[in-house]
Amino acid sequence: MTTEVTGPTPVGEEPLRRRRRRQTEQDICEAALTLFEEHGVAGCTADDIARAAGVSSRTFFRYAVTKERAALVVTGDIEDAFEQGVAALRPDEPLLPQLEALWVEVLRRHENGRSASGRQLRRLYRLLRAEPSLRGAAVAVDDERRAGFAGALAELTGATPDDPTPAILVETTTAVVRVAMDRWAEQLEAAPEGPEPDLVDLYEQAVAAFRTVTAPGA
Amino acid sequence: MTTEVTGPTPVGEEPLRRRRRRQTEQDICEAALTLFEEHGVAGCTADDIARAAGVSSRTFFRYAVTKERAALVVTGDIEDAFEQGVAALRPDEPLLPQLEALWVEVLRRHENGRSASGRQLRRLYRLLRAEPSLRGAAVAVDDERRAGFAGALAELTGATPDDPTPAILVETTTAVVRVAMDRWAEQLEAAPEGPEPDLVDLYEQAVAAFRTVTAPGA
DNA sequence: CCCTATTGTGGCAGTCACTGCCAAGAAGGC
DNA sequence: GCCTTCTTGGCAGTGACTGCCACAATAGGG
Repeated sequence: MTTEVTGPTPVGEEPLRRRRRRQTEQDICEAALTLFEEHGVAGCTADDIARAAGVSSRTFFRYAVTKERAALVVTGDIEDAFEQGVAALRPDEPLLPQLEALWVEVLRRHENGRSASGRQLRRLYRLLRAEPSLRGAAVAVDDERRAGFAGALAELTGATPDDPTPAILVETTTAVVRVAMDRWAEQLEAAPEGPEPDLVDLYEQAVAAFRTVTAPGA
Repeated sequence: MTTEVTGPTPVGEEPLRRRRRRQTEQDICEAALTLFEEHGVAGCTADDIARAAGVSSRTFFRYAVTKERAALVVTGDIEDAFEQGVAALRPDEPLLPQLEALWVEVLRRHENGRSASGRQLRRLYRLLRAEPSLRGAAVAVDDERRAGFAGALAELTGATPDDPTPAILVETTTAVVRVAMDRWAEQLEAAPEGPEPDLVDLYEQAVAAFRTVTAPGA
């Protein structure tokens, strides 16, 4: 687990600095989520968030490309996980089911309300419903990532550059995920105390609807 | 103030004012596209665009919610057309093919290189490839519109509010469109003088790929 | 332990996107 | 003509974000 001490790699990042970096990133994200919840995105300044996170305003903007993006760290983690999974797909078996299974795995890993990332994910998606500027930022980073996924998938399958298939696979599977997450957020808000809606369930319902809609018959 | 003195319709827009409004909207959009092409989004200020469009900076921001959005008028037209089409769907026949046909119609209407909107669409999509901030804005407004489409579709079909089907239909069909438009932009850039890539063709190829990928067998 | 290259940080000044407010002109209804 | 309703421009202000620079903390040697 630890002791990667003797790296044959020339390497870039070192343990201590890296750890601190992750820590302040988390601090900033937490502060952003909290202040956004309390005062709304427009109701607090980047300075406020920086102060709450214990860093200078200048440093804040080194971590967060944008005030809004400060709260989007979690989605980055999820997309990292997905990207890693994409690299491990078997290119000569049907890809759609593999991608769907991958999403189930990724979502399951992050939905857990007891994990730190799971809780952040809830808070974020609750916020996304009320804050168009946040939603806009989320949608924009998501779009950037998808381009990368499609590229990776194209390389993996050896598709010619003008074959739309990899992009179609990425776009449609993530579209289904998006529907599931939206419904999840909706239900989180509708019944904050009620029975916890299950992200993976919702995703599987969305996949079912997708299958129905694309079934040859109707 | 007076109490509803006027007739049955409080009414909103009148011919002359409306026309002028459309005109300045177009002027601003044109100016934005031109300056973005010449200097890049970061290379020109909102003031520059306003001046080029012949309006004050203050007025510019009355039309363009955001500097970036000034260039996105065309996509708004397309989405208006789609939304209108959605209202005219037959809810008791399979919706996916209807939506696909609707997109063909909408795209055909706007791809024409000789129409003003067609030319603007080209310029915009060329820009989107090089300007992440523009792309981000485009993706964000697109997302807002999709929520409306899904709502309209849900109402049309009488789906229960927790049925993911309308959202799935909207998200997947627009995902396919997005792939087609991306390829279109890519080809526009790759061969600016070559044979004009046909948006409708590309869309139909994307639909074909979608069908293949979702076919029950593989 | 020290020396040095690298990296992370805060402060400062500046640009610019965007907003609220107000007064003035144009357009529509009478 | 009068009065109401947009629509606009100017002005002042807030705040997001950036480049620059000096300084502190680590990494990685000797």
